[in-house]
Amino acid sequence: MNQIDMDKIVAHCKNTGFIFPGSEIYGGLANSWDYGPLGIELKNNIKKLWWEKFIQNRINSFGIDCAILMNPKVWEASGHVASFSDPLIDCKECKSRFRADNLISSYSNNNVNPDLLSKDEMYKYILENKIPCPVCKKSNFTPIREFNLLFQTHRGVTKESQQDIYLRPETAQGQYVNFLNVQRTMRAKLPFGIGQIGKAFRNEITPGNFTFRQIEFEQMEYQFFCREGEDEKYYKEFKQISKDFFVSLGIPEDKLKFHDHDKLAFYAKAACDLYYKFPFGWDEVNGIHNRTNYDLTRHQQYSGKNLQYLDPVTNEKFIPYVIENSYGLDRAILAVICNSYDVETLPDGDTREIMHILPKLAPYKVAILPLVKKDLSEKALQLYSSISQKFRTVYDDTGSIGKRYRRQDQIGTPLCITIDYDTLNDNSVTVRDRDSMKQIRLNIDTLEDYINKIVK
RNA sequence: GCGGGAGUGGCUCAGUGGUAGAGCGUCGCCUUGCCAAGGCGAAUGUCGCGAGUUCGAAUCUCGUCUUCCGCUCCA
Repeated sequence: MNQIDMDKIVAHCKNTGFIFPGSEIYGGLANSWDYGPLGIELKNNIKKLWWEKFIQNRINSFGIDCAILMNPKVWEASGHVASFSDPLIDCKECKSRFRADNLISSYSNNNVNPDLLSKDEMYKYILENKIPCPVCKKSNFTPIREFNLLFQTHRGVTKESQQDIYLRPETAQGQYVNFLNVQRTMRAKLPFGIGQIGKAFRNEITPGNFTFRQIEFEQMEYQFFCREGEDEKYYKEFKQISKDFFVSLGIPEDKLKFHDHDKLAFYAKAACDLYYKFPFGWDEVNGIHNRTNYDLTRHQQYSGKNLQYLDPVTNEKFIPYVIENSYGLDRAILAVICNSYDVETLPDGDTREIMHILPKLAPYKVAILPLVKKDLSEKALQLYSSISQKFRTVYDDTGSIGKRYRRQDQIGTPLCITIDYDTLNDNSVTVRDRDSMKQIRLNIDTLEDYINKIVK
């Protein structure tokens, strides 16, 4: 593959209807993107695959779909209100911006842990030690400002009765607060898992690489509840599952690698990310976290409800451990797009844009093309109306046949079916394969079975 | 938020004070028996927005908005 840069991929997505800049006619909104007619097909296909793998194919596995707006106490219990923020500080001299905690860690050679300091204590430490600005070496900083990544909104009609609520920054808390509901209604026994796919929101100031970092994004999160002691075994298991999932999306193994966290979040016992080799570098597509019993313990404290699991055999009561397996859906989509897009040079020196996307993920499975518009479009439209009952299908009768093949290559349609004059006599059609460009002749009656075999 | 680029048809861009252009793409007709062919025709723009200078501004000045790249992270 030639050097494919992100700009080209972004342009391709926009030109072919995969992904558009959010609210584009108003000049857009930074870090927001809209999925177009092709993008949503790809997205739904990936979601479906995930749901089958995690919810349908696993025993003791349950899906839920929780509200985006939750009782604000959820986010106090989870720690997001208190610590889901960056302490930012600006150098008055050279206008550079830093994270105060990072300044302190590097100044003290990690001897001082800024996570244990309050905002005021951090500021005091910086002043007392006259920590120099890494850029201009002077020490003249603004006070620390907390930049909380939670999106806030209000509920209620009048100002006085308004309640501050948050847009969820992760879906996981929905699984935790519904742990008992699911366990009771499904009569679930440990170990079991709860999964959900849904939107999450983070007030990031960071520019992202295309859809890689957005202010609104979709997560596919699986929370696996188990006994303490079994947690390390399952943590390991989910690392493998994570990798397998991306391989099942067509990502080659040599473009995936694990990255263990050296600095753990306050709630985690172990944490590991799966990285994909994007054109802009290795970056995270998935996370596996051993969250211990932190979340359920906190929710028990803050809600006052007993969230212990009662083992029906041993009669033990305890709060389960959680292995979290979290996928960024938009990142999975981006990885698939980056991995599929290519500009091929053909034997005759011509080039074609192509997406080598797995047929099961392709937005359109089949294109129906009359060889010439005149005389053949009626028959072609008939075939379209029957095939499109079973598969996502596109019809195109504009331009030369070669040009139409190329259009389908651009968007990754695996099969093109061409109707010619022979079709009118013997019901046979040409089926052309995207990757090999090879053609075979099939009877219309056998098409459904053939397509099914390809797109499975 | 700071620093640095950039805003002209769908896309890529040309146009430095005097009637808004090209290529590609799109659409229609003709042609075309299977890999971006050809011919004819058409549509798409108050040149990001707002002031100012000028007889006259896409072009000069000021302001403003948006966006992209770095700094700040993580799904």
